[in-house]
Amino acid sequence: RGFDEGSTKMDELDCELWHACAGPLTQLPPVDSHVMYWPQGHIEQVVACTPDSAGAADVYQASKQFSNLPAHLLCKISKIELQTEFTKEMKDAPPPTMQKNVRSFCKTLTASDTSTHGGFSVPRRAAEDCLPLLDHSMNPPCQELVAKDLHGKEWNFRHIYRGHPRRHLLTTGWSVFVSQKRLVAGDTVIFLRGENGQLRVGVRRASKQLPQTRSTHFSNANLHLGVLAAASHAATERLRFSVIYNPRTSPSEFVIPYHKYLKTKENNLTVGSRFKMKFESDESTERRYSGTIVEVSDADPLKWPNSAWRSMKVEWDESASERHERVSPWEIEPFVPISTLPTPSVGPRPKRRPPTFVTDSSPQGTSQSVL
Amino acid sequence: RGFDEGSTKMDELDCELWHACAGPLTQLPPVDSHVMYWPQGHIEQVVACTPDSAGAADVYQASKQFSNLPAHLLCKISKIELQTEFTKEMKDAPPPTMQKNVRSFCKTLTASDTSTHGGFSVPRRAAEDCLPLLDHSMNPPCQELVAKDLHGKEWNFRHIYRGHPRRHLLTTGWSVFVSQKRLVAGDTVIFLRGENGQLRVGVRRASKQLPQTRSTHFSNANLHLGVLAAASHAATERLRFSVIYNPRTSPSEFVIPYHKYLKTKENNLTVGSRFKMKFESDESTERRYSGTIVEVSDADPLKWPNSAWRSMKVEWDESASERHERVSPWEIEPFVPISTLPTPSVGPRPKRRPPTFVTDSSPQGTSQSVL
DNA sequence: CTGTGGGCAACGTGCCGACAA
DNA sequence: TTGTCGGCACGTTGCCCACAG
Repeated sequence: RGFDEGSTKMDELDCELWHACAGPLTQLPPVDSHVMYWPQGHIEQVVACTPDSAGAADVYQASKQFSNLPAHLLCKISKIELQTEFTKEMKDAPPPTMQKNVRSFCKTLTASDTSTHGGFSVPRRAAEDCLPLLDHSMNPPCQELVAKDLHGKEWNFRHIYRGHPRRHLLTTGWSVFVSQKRLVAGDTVIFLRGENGQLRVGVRRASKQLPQTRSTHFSNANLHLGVLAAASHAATERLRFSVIYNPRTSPSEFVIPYHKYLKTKENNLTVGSRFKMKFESDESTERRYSGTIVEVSDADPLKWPNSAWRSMKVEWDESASERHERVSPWEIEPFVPISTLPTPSVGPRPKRRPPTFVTDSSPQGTSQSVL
Repeated sequence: RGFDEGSTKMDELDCELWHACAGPLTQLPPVDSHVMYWPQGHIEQVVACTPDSAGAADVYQASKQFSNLPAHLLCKISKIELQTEFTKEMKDAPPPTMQKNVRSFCKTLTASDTSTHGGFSVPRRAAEDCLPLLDHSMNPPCQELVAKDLHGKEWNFRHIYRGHPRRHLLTTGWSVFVSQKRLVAGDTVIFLRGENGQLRVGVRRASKQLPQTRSTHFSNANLHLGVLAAASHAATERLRFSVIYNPRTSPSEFVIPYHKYLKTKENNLTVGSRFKMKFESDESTERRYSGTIVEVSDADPLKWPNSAWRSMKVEWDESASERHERVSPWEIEPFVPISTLPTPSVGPRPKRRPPTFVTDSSPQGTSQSVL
């Protein structure tokens, strides 16, 4: 009960939460940096959010009017806004700062956590690191927690430490959270606590499941042409335009840091090359899968000839549904056999990522702020 | 439980149901007839389905590329498909036929109907006219009903005749229908029974409530430009294009029968003229409200100069939220004082209308079927 | 340390008639 | 004729512990 009222500006803790919800693979390009924008990939995202309605022929015909639009646009990021689904108000992303003293934990929900029979079992370390300290003079020790989600909505949880052996539990309030967020076993919950003691809760769903709400209010052609029209106009007029990227429903990123795009040319990946690619794994970590390039060709020779987007057809060593048959060069890394590796290089601290972001990119243009 | 599986072709009974759900004001233009299409109105519908996100400036800038697009396009309807929200498969509308022996009733739900405390009280006439006859040798008489909705999903209801005085009730099965359809007091349920005894159930929500699911996956600019790009391309190339009209969320119809459009010129409505306009009222009926024209001007002088769309600013005799401050000429009728009316002219049998329709209109072009 | 299940009390759901508008 | 209520049975929810992996 109680409405999702007047969400305030996103603070740093919200921003951390956004990144935690987005998962370990999402990294946002900094403001003023240069990126490549791929309309083709943008359309893939749109299709992924839309029922496969008909009218493909219409789209093809009508999209010819934008045949001047190149497969990629070099842009400069003029603004980034972190959004959450189903919120009206946008929230500003604060300028990137060093991570403050934020404590957090993730837990993948078990069958018991999500059943109606009981509450949520908080891992001991997580409770001690991240939740407010209990008054151990009480018997049993317990307290009421209040945590805000990305919509600014507050959730109440009773936190108790009881049983033999002792354990931390969230009881009253947990079940309404599970049912309203429609959580199922396998989904992940995230708790964050800022310096000032404020609590945040977030959710990361297990499967890249279809957005629960596929709208039939707009035709495919409408959405498709909208992407092309916006990009095409921005390209010819060299104007700012804005793009919504949804890290957890988009099949692939379509705004790529320019240096990352350039770097792929050095990698010298050709047919027969072995490669590896990052995927999300449990509990805010990432893992790599390997494969072989079997073909280099256009993903869509008619609409997007000579586009690097998904230009590499690959064969995975272990196949699985989330690994596409075609990848783009910047998604993959050359394979270095473990034996020759100097040390298990983890690379720079993996930054974490979120549910939705909005970018205002200007093709090689100014970097004004909008709104 | 059970999935919304492979919906079959829409039959005539479904089609009746669709019209019943759409309400008394929805009339579809026949295939091959000529209509005026108003992009401006189409965009209004899109806006109504979308969170009011920012980027208005972007939209305005980018829509300049379609400045060749006129405010209205004369089109010929080449196909109509009745859709339901959240269904993948489209269903063909059968050619308009004379109404067969279909029995139906509507009831606006009371607080008791929607509470978890009890079932649904079926009005006596409705039960006797429209539900299968009960075996009155039973004590109490009861039967199991199965009714399909527009998604093809079957709902089971226990129908019983009991109490003192006797009344018809739907008990077991009713509450799951209420909760899954998220019905509240004030919404309307519709039951239909065809000649062959098949039952259908439908729902008409009380308020033109926001589509429960406003998607933030697409930017306003995207949707906006998509409408313009599709219409503009169809207009210049004289090609078929398709349009989704949602009778219960669109602020106004934007596909107007050509003869209706022409007729408004005869009405000679000017500043100071009194008029009346149809609105939906309870239980599948319509009622008229009256008002006075106070101004004739462009609704949006910058983007759509000289457009008849909402060109009349009006003052209503009794104001209410659903009555807009601006109307289009074809929405209103000249006011004839009751005293001078020859007979309370009801006009041709009011046809009934539905939740969503898709039209393929070709600007002055061929009338091929798509799909 | 923590996932699952049994025990059990409190609550909600939903069928019934009574009554009155 | 039908909307709302009190009564009441039964199923579900949710807090507790024990136990075992």
